[in-house]
Amino acid sequence: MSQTRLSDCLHCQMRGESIFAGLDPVELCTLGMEVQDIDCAAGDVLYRAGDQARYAYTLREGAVKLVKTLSNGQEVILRLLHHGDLFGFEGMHEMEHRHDAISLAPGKLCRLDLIELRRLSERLPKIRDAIFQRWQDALRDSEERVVELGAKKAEARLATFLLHWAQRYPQLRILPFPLTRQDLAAFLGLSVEHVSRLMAEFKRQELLRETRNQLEILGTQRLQEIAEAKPD
Amino acid sequence: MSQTRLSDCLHCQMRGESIFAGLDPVELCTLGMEVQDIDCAAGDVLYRAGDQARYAYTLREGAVKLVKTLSNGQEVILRLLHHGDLFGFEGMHEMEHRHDAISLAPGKLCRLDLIELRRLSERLPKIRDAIFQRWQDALRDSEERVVELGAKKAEARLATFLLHWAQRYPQLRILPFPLTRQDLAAFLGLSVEHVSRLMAEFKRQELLRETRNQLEILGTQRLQEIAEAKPD
DNA sequence: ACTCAAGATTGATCTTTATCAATGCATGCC
DNA sequence: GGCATGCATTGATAAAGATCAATCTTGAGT
Repeated sequence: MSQTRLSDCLHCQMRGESIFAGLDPVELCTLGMEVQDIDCAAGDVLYRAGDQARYAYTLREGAVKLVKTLSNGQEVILRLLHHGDLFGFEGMHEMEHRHDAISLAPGKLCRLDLIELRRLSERLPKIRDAIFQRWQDALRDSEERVVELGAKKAEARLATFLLHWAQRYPQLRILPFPLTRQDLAAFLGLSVEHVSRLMAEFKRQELLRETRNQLEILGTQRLQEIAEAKPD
Repeated sequence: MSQTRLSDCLHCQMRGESIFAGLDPVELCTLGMEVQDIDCAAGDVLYRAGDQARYAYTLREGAVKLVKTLSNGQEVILRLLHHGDLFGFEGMHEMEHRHDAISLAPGKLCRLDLIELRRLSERLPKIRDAIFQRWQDALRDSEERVVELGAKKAEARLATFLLHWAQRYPQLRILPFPLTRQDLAAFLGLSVEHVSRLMAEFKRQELLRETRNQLEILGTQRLQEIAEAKPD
């Protein structure tokens, strides 16, 4: 993590999507909360499962994975975070982080002290509600994952995933795509080889195009059909 | 759903584990909230996905499954609820229920009006926090499911599940077990036949015994090993 | 007690996915 | 430019799990 400086929330592009949305500038200035502004590189570890939970983060740029590592070394990616996402906030109610948080690409984050955040959310209902909302979203997401993993086959899971990824960049035709095959496999519950074959097959069918860390979805329609597991 | 009457929260066995734990009797009496006391039979539908969310429920006796039904008719069980569990509370923040809630066994529930519950949780931080806590638990559970489905094989998933089930009845050697093979399959992301074979195999190895709607775990130790996917 | 229906089991086979091994491809470093 | 190194691809084979079809069991209803 290269740089740390104080963040200027007042002029942050991201504020509207953050937990501080809904506060007016005066409220924002009187928060009495220091927000650290952090740069990170691909591969940076923001925290590890079991670490004492000191901070939550808002991702402003880049992508982060939340990973659970099993005793046998196998990894599962529990969430993939994009610009605007808040994470690490399980630490508001538990002593330790539950996952590893690892950056996938050069990015920028805001680091929020959890003690201050707790205090703040007791004082300001708007902030409390905003965090609660994030919690609900995380649960809905996670349930969605259970459905995907429990009921769909590899092809459909990958298609769903790609479409969801694309939805996080509505304005872009060419998407940033910093995931390795290993990451994809850990997210989809598949082997690296299987993911590789599926991606190759999707490319052969011209449903997508891939270049160094970038992805273009060509066949949204068809991918939707595959995601719904409709045969051919 | 056979009976509906007013519930007497004050003398409820369950109160200590409910969202009303921590309120003293005076507070409890001045809640101004009517709690309906409901009996249900196996198979009763408490609500369906898409239904307008009017009530949340606390399960006092019995077992309930929360089910997501896919467009192709396939079902996935998202949560299995036991005595003390609160469910349906996603309706506090969304208009409609996200799942089907279906009773698996004769049981008793408290039905809480969501509008009153919302009002109450704004007024009483203890209740708000208790509900928030349930939300966190649900997320942790769901993440645990993602790990199971994403990383473990059938045998291990079943073993984990059985151990978790047993943990919900710490004082019992012979557990209630109202799940069909179909239910197990829908929870574990497997086919009915596969589940049947695995259960047969576990019985052959004398890890468990099963009688009509009842289950006895004989080999906790060994099941733990299987759950961790340690070979033989 | 007899029958029926629903769920459970079992076996055979097919499909999907993992695993193992070899090779290819790019990128960064010297 | 040349060469390690890590990631990706591809193929061959094995294992896990699904599907299909046939029975078996059991409990509810008569």
